Amino acid sequence: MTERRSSDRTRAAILRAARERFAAHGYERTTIRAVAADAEIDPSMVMRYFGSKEQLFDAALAVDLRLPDLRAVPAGELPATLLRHFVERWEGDPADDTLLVLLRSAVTNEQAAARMREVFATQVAPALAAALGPERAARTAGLVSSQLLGLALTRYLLRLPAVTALAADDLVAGLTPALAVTLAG
Amino acid sequence: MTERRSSDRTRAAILRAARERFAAHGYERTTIRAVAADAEIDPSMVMRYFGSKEQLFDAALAVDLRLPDLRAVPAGELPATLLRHFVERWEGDPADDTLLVLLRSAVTNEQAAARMREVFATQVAPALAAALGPERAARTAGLVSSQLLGLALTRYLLRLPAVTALAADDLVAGLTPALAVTLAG
DNA sequence: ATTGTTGGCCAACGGCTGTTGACATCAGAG
DNA sequence: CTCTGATGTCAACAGCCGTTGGCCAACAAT
Repeated sequence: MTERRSSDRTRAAILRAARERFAAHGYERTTIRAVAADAEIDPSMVMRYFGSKEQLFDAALAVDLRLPDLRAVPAGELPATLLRHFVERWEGDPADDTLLVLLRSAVTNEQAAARMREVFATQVAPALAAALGPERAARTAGLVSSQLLGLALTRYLLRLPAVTALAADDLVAGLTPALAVTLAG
Repeated sequence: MTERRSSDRTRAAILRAARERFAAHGYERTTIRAVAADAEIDPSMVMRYFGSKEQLFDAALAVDLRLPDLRAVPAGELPATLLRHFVERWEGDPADDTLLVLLRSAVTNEQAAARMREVFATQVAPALAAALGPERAARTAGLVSSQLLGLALTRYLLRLPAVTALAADDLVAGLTPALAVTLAG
């Protein structure tokens, strides 16, 4: 079953190169030619493996937030836990830039924006509903996402000095009270 | 001195059309040809008036947040005042899309990102420093911007249903406590 | 030995882009 | 009337883009 060695390897190489480019420059500015060059193959190979630039993009948009089961954490620990997980997810593995791909692209690309809403609906909203109960979660999830995505925007995309200047721990500590108030309703 | 009538009018028409396009589609996806068509002139006129696409973009990025003098508002009213001004500035005049241009472009365009940092440094940071004092403002300004830009991101760019579903008043009320805690330090 | 499949390269097409320069029009100054 | 400068049009250039189709080498199966 694992006979097709070369095929899998180049497919993975293309996807890795594509993620890097999409993460760094967004959808429009990454070219098939550049991705192919990074992966050290011919541009037409990208077409063969993924069909089109759009489908390659779609493959690069696969995101798993890896949210823990929030019912397991005590209510008082919820805000800090969320923030720590969020920052860890963004800064933990510098080679993993799937989150960057999604957020950067979603701002100018409707396809990515739709995927973002989907991630919210299938991962964020359910996780919060499990912790807060469905009625409060519906209203709170939006406010929480707003605060967390604001952090990602200013720190990892815009790189506002006032936000990048803070150490990760300091940032978590600084935002925890605000998130706590929001979660408390 | 105000002899050059036609020139001023078409220059303004170009800028208005450019702002609409940049706001809706970002830098890369707006073409000089489309802007010219909207302004009902020849593409080469855009070049004559603004020199290049980049310079046209630069002109479209001019932003004034119109922040009020925050020393005039009582400390308890500060968070709600900031939020109301922010939402009003974004939703008040639907024809004014300069904020949308700046934020949408800043995510994929370094030129716009630099402008965003400049707006932060010259408008946001000083206004908060006036209200909070310079020592607390330095640390707080980043956290506040993170929360406010998170709102703009989720509501006006990504259009997350959970955020767009809320009425403006409801949104302000929902986020005021969080902002208050952050501002209190 | 022949056939078919797989993984790959190469060259090209058609389309769109920013940008340029030559030409047209026309009002006002000499 | 003539000249000049501003305002605008037209057509084209050169470059990059996504995408396509044909060709090639290696290798497994017949």
